[in-house]
Parts: sequence; structure tokens; C-alpha cells
Amino acid sequence: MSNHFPESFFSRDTVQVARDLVGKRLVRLEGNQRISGIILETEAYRGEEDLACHCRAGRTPRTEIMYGPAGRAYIYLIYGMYWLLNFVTESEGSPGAVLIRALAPEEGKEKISQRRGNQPEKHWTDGPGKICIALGINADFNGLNSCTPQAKIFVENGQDLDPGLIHTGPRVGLESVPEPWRSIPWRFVVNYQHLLYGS
DNA sequence: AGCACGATTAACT
DNA sequence: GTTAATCGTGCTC
Repeated sequence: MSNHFPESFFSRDTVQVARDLVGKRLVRLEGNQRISGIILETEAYRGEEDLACHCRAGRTPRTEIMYGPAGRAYIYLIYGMYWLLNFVTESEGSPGAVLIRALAPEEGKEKISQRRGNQPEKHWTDGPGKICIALGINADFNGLNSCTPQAKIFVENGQDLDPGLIHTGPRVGLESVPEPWRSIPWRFVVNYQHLLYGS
């Protein structure tokens, strides 16, 4: 009955999960209202050896969630201003997470428009901080299990994408991170146009 | 207890 | 292209 992606989807290699999440639908359940969008861009952060991942610091109060079971939301504050949404990956004990960086809004556009103020639709959810503003996601959602039927945030099937449309590249905003982590192609993105006009 | 910095964004010039 | 906004986190003293 439930169409929520199960823990087994997230409990895999982080890079593979990041790739597979592109084209899927992210849903925020707000009361009875669905606010959703097709995932257009993700990034993988995996392991203590990944110097761009928060887990480079090992187990700390903040990173503990990434060492736990997969499918949980990992949400943190960046620049003292914006919340960023990730989904925990890998088996328990192996830290990893996928950052959700961009969406194509589908349901609840009126609510999204309200939350995004005067921004044009093009910029409603084209960044990780913007997504959390648009969907009303904050620290209260950290650690929530997205795989339960009553989850307030979860992933379900979305667009069927030709794998050839998914582009890879270096993760964004890592200018001070040493190689090879700075340039490793763990960013996955599909062009919005492809979703608008079909694949 | 203090400090430097960041997986960003919006509003500038 | 440049820059201010703003604070939790992890590290050093």
C-alpha cells in the first residue's frame, strides 16, 4: 500500500543511491497536503575518508545520525542560515548521506510560492537551502525515518529517466577540500528541460 | 571559553 | 563578479 521507498533502497552504496534518487519524487506531507517535486540534483558524501563529508570528524553529536540506519533524514544548518536535507545511506556503522540539491516542483506549488516570497518559480527549489525553505523543513526533521508509512518526508517513484540524461560532475562548494575529494564526480544532475519536455 | 569556518542565498555593483 | 548575513560545530587553549 505504502509507496515510500524502503530502507533497503537507502541501505546501499551512497554514490549509487545518489544516482538513483535523480528523477524520483520527494514528498513533504503537511497535514493532508502533499508538497512534492522531482529530484533534479543530488550529491554523495560517503565515509570518514571523504574529506568533504562531515564524517571526516568521526562520530560526533552531529554525525551520529549518519552512522545509524539508512533512510533517516540528516538535516544541518549551513552558514548559520539555511537548513540542508540529506538522506542517510549505507548499512549501520558505515556513515554516508545524499544531499538533495534541486527539485522540479509538482504538488503544493501555492504553498511553495508563499514560502519563497517574491522569488520567481525558476528559483523556488534550485538549491539545497531553498528546498528546505520551500518545503518547510528544519532541525525538527533531523533523524526522522522516511521509510515509515506516516513519514512527513519521504521518497517515492517519480519520472522514468533515460540514464543517459543524468550528468555527473564534481560536488559544489568544496573549494577548500583537498583532492581527490574536491573533484570526485559525486554530483548527479538532470536538466530541468528534459523533465518538462519528456525523455 | 573562545575561535574560525562552512555541502548557501539574495542583493548588490 | 562581489559580498553580507548569521550561528552550530568541532577544534584549540
